[in-house]
Amino acid sequence: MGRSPCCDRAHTNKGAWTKEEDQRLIAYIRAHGEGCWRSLPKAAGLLRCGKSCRLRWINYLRPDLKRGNFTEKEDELIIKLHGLLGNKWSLIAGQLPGRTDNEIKNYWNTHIRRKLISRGLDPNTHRPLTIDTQLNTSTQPQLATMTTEVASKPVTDMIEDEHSSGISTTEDRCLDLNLDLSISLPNTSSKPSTSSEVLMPPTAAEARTPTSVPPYTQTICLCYHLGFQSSEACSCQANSNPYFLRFYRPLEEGQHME
DNA sequence: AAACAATTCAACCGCAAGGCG
DNA sequence: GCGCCTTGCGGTTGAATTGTT
Repeated sequence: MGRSPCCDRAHTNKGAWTKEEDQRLIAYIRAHGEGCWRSLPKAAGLLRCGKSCRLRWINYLRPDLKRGNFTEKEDELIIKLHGLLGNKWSLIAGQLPGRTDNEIKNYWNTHIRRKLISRGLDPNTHRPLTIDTQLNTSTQPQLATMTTEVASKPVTDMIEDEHSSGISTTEDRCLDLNLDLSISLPNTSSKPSTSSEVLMPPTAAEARTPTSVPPYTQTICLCYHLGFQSSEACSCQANSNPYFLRFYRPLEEGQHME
């Protein structure tokens, strides 16, 4: 019973890759390109399962991988993105050229978690530890906010809020964005929030009666929301409908964030 | 120098999503 | 619509490395 194994375990190697295996894999992908991982091992003469080959290539052998320590900028970007996306490592990696999801996940667990804790923030919720323990709450943060059909307020308002409130630190920003609002209908108020103001989810009545936002899906440009200029980090632009922004695309090779 | 503890990170595992017949 | 297959993702493991006693 149960699922069949992804490969014939009796005839596959496991554990660390040898140099020879690496060379075979690199040579094969250079000649034939990526793809069809299931059949690749046999074709390349490797006693590995396809999954293992894919992982080895993506996380270690790919020529465009950036090696070395994470920079302070990368740290902060990961923190911001994690605050918005949660443990969506592949999405986070998509914003960090040359970094892999596995690398970022490991880095998060070994370095950034501690960094946030030392700042007095809960690494799961990005909220102050003390408040979090009193109010809390879910540990799965903010992706729902970004991908649910309706955000709490128009993106333009949120950006405006951020800029006008003079937020400068990541901690402030995390608080001010009310990142765990999750599923809610538009907040009709355009009153800018301040960093000292406690943002509350809309009441049930408010949630049922959107007044200023049309009832179609609202999609958010993540790059823009993070404060990047659209021409720098992505190609997102507002279309004719002010409530409908295209979702982000990953950075191109050589693009910069600042 | 040796033993032990802590940390790092490559690799594995199981599951879910998506494509296809 | 259904089932099978492949791929990709996130959580976890464990060997290797580094630090401490």
